[in-house]
Amino acid sequence: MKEAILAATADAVRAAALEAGLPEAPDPSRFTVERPANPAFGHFSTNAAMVCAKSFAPFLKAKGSSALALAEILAEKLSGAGLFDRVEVKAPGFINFRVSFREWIGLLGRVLAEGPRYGAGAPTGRKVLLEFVSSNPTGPLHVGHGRGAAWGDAMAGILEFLGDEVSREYYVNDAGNQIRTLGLSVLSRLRDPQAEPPEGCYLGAYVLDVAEALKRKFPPEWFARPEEELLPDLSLAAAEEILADMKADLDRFGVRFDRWFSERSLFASGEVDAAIAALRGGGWTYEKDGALFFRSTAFGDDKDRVLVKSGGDLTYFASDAAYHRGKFARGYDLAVDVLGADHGGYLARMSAVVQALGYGKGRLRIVLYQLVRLLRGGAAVKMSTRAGEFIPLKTVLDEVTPDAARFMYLTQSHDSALEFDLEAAKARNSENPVYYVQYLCARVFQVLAKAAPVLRQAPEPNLSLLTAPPEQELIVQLAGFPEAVRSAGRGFAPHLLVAWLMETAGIFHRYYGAHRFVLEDDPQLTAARCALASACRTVAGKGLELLGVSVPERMD
RNA sequence: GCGCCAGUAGCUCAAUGGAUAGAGCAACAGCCUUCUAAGCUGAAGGUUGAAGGUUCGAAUCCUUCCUGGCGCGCCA
Repeated sequence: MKEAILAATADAVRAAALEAGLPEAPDPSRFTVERPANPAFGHFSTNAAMVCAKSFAPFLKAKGSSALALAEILAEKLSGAGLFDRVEVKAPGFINFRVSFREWIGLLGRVLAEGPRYGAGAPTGRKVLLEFVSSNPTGPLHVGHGRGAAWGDAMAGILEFLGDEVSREYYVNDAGNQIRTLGLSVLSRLRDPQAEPPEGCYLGAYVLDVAEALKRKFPPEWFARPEEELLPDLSLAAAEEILADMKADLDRFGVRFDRWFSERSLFASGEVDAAIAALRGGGWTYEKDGALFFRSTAFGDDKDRVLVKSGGDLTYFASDAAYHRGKFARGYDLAVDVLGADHGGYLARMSAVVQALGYGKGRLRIVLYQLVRLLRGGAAVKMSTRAGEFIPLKTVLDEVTPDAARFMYLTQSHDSALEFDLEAAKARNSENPVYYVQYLCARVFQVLAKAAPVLRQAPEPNLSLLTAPPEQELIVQLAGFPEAVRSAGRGFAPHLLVAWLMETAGIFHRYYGAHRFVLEDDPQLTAARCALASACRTVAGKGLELLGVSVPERMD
C-alpha cells in the first residue's frame, strides 16, 4: 500500500516538474509516506511537496508558500490515481490521503490469501552470515549472552523472512591461552578443592563442577599422567564439557545454530597463516620489538594491533582476522557480528582487517548490544566472569519461560542498556508484556473454535461487512506489517517488530472488548469478523515466530 | 585523557527529520451470568539532561558542556 502511494507521488512530482519546466525532476529518495499519528490527517501522508519546494520555487508563480502551492498541484494529480477517497493538503505542505474502503477490503483479502507469507520478501540472493553468542568455552553462558542469543536469532529470522539466505554461526574459541588457563583451573580444583588456584585462573564454582564431571568421565590413570601430557587433554576436555553445557542452555532457550565454527580448525587448515600472509602481502604489517603488527590505524583504529607476539605466539586477533577472511571466502555477502558492548574496541580493528583484505567496509556489520543488568527484588547483580560473580543464563531459564525471556530481551534497542527484571519476566500477569501479544493469538484460536458451527452457514466471508471503525483500524494496522518487518530488518532493530506487535495487540484487544465475533443470528457478519480475527492471528503469530516466541492456542 | 553507547511521564522504555512526543508498569475511578478479566473503559502524568546551530519543521542532524554505562594489554 505504502509503495503504491510512494510510486504515485513520485510520478506526480515528475509530471509536475515537466509541466513547470524544471531542468530535472527532484530526487524522490527523500519522499516519505507515513501513517500520521492523528487520524484526522488520513491514512497516509507524504512530505513530497515540502521536500521539493525549493527546487520548484523559481518555476512557480506562487503567492504564498511554495510548498503549499506545490502540494495543491500534486494533490490534484494524485486524486486521479483511483486509490483514494480523498486527497487533502495541509500546512505547511503535507498531502494527506484517505484510502478507499474498497482498497482496504482488497488488502485484507490479500492478507488472507497470502497467509504466513504475507509481508515476506522475494529471495534477495544475498548470503548473510550472522555470528552471535560466540562465548568462550571457559565458563557458562550468563544473562548477557542471553541478549545476544535472543537478538541474533530474531534478526536471523527477520532477514530470512525478508528473503536473505542466512546462516547462524557460533565461533568457538577453543584454542590459545584461555583454554590452557581453564585446564589449569580445573587441575587445581582436582588436586585440592580448598587450595588457592594459581594466578589468573577462573574462580567460578562451575570449575569444580567441570572437575567432578571429568572425574566421572575418565579413569584415574588418565589423570595420573605427567602434567605436560595431561594438561592439553584436560584443557580440551574441560572446554568440551562447558561447550556441551552452553549448547544445552541454548537449546532450552530455543536458539539453534547452523554451524559451530572451531578456532582450532583455522590453525589446522593453515588459514591463520594465510590471513597473516595476505595482510603482509598487502603491505599492512610491520615488525617492531620482535612482534608483527597490523597497521589498523590506517583505517582509523586507535593503535596498531599485534598479530604475532615477540615470543612467536599468535594473538586471538590473528585468528579472528583469519575467521573473518574465511567468512567472505565462503561466499557470504554480509557478515554480521553480534557482540556485547564490552567488545567495543574490537570494532575498529576488525573493520580495518576487512578493508585491508580488500573487502568493502559495508561487508561487515558489527552490532554492539549494551550490557544487561539483572534485577532481582529491585537490586542489580554485578557480573564478572573472572571473579566468578555472574548470573548464569541457566538461572534465568530455571525461573522464566523461554518466551518471556526472549521477549524481554527484545523489547529494547540493542543500543540501550537493558534492565532485565526477573520478577517481571517471571510474573504470569500483566506485568509481563509477552502475554499481551500471545493472548491475541490465543483469543483468536478460541473464537474460531467457538464459531465453527456458525461458520458452516456462511462458508464465504463477505469482507465488505467490516465497516466498524475498529475493524478499519485493525486492517490498516495489518497493512503496516510488511513495513514493520522491513524496518526491523533494514535497521537491524528487532524491537521495532516488538513495538508493532504490542500496538497490534492493543488494537485487537480493544476491538475484542467492544464487539462480539460469534453472532448466532448473523452468520455473515460472524464469518467476516472471524476472517479478520484469523488474519490478525496469522500475521501477529508470524511476528512472534520471527522473534522466536511461541504462538499458544490457549492461555492457562 | 581518548573512543563507543545512553540521558524522554514516578519506573522501564518506544518514536524511517514531520502535524497534538507514545506504550507498558505503578498510582486513581470503573467494567466479569457472555468467545478466558493474562483483557477493556476513563481520568492523570512531559521545558525530550543544558545551551547554541542547521531548516519549512528537531527528541531525532551538527557543536560545546553536564551525568551515567562500557572499553582503551605483545589479556582473552
